Amino acid sequence: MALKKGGKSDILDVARRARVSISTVSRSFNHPDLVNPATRKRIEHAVQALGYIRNRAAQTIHGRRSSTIGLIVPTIDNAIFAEVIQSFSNAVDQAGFTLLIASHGFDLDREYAVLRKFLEHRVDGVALIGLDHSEPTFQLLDQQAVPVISIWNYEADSRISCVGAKNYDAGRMAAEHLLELGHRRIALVFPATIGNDRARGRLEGAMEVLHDQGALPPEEWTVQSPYNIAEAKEACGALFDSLKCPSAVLCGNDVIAQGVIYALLKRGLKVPEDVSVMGIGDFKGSKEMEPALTTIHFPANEIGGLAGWEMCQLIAQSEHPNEAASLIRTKCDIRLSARATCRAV
Amino acid sequence: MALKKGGKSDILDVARRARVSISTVSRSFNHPDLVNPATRKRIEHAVQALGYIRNRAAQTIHGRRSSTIGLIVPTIDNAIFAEVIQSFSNAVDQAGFTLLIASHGFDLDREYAVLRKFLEHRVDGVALIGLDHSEPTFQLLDQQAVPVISIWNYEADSRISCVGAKNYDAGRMAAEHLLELGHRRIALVFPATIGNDRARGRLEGAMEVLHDQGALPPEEWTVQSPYNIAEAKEACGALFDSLKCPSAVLCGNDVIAQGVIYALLKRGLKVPEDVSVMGIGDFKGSKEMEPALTTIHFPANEIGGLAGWEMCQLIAQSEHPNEAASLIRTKCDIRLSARATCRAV
DNA sequence: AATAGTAATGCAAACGTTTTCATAAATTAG
DNA sequence: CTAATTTATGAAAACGTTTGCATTACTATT
Repeated sequence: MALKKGGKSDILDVARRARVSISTVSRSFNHPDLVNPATRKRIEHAVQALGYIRNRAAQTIHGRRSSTIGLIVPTIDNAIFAEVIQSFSNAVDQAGFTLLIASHGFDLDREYAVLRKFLEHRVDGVALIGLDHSEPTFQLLDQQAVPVISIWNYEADSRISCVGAKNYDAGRMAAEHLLELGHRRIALVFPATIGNDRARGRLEGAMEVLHDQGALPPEEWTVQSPYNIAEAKEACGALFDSLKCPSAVLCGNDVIAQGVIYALLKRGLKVPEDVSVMGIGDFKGSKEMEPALTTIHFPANEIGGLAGWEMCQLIAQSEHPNEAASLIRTKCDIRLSARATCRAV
Repeated sequence: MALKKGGKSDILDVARRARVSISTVSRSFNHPDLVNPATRKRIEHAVQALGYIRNRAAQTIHGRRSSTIGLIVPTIDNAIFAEVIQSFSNAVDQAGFTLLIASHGFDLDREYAVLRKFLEHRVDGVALIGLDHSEPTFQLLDQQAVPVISIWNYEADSRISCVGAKNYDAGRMAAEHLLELGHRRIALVFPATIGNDRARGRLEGAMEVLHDQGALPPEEWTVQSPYNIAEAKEACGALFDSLKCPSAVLCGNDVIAQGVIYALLKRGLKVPEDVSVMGIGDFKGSKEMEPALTTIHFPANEIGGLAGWEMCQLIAQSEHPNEAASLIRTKCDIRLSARATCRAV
């Protein structure tokens, strides 16, 4: 075989075998129209025979783009992020980019470290979840002038481009729905809100409505739980063991809602007859639950896909440094999906 | 500020500012012990002031490793892969690697294309799901001599290193459990098996047991459904509408089981009183379901973490090309988790 | 037939690092 | 006090590409 051991052939090997200069080989990859079809064929042959694979690192060095995009998420192993990662990945894949991914476990210092690592790899752009980031993160982004987009949250005055929805509104909508159904004894199950503006926004929205309507829950009715069925199921147990049980539970997201429902089922309580449960997010599968989960619909796939697309726009736009780089902000609509887990009282 | 616009400073800028040569700067990063502490401090200062970030691409070019690992999965947006991706990511992160990720949507030709792309980026290693890959994929892997590991499936005679479990055994265990409980009218809901050796192994194992015990289901009791609650719920509907309804359903994985359970609930049938449902996989949350899902436990986190760790081993080992690169094969144990969705009849 | 234009190719510099080798200065040993 | 060693640094050659410029050989226009 003509293959070098280790398959490490470079552009020079190809050039030699095709009896042309390396310039011509390079051109035949990057500007095929500039090289004679016959020559091109010879080169292709040589590439085949040698098992040659271009070295992106060398291109990157030369000043070309790296064709990579970095995505930093709190966690991959979570229904909601999995969906958004998938659609983001699809979008940037289609544009020829390769995705670098890392999770920080809701730790903003680790987020900063990951960002640095990505920048060392010279990613062409960076996508983050939410708008809550450490000051060093923002500064680094700014100073390196790397195209960046925030996914999941929309703020009209965000420091960076964003595509997402107003979590505050989601919280309001959820609370309002429960109130409209006549509930007054409403419990809240939410994750920790530090470094998590999605959860914070939702909680604030809900609290505000509840406060305005004089239905603010007592301390023991606001319980904290991570985005995780097992812990949610465990955490909210006490809620239903006391005599005075809430008539409805508003959950930080659908995963928590699922946990709460299981906790109720376990105690022999029926949803929605005994207790109504409201989620936020409308994850894959929430619609199919029996009874189907009442929740606030977030178009996760749309958000992820849009984010990917706009990331590519931002990168393309950053090619022309003359034009002032403008922020892109896209607000996605959310809506109430009133289904079967909440009933009027 | 001393920052160049665009934050694009290179090692030469740092060297100038610290009044040393670039060699010294480079050394102070890679072999700090070789440079005078005072000088090192000066360099660090310069780095700070300039906002300098090392260029990995340049290192890679030089022949160093890229410190990246490529992970190729069928889909990210799936409970089971999300879990394994997370633990794999954690493991390689810890070793200082950056993760490139891509999904191929169960299309082995796309898998090949993604692999090529990763190789262009000169990943130090590649991880794939399962052992079912196209011939070109295997050849490319072989020819490029890139460290590779397969996740999720174990075969004693696999072509590449692997860490996972025997899906065939899982299928057998599941079928045997159902048979032991006295079920004879067993339906099967599985995904398409082409290019998916995990599903194929499970199905074969189950079928074999069923065949041996003379409990092979009729054609209409083996339904096909992707790994997806909505479609599973939809797909198995007909199963329960006819008069002669199966007494148990064996599902290709827990997500499908969830869909099947919802389909039953929707029809007013109770699990496990009317129909028993068996999953495979034991995903996060399966234990918390009400009733808790009977399933075959796969240690997803262990598999992912182990795979990440062994990937790093393989990479380290590939540094010494003298020693013949040996395959690593690790078999993880699976076990029956008999819970509440299956009852004896 | 002379000129201008076009198509195809090669040469060599550049990209940002790492590392080998050489050198200078400082330290230790004899 | 000289020789040998160690410590700290720099010069320059790689690494594998891309691309501006130069060159050659055609083709089309006058």
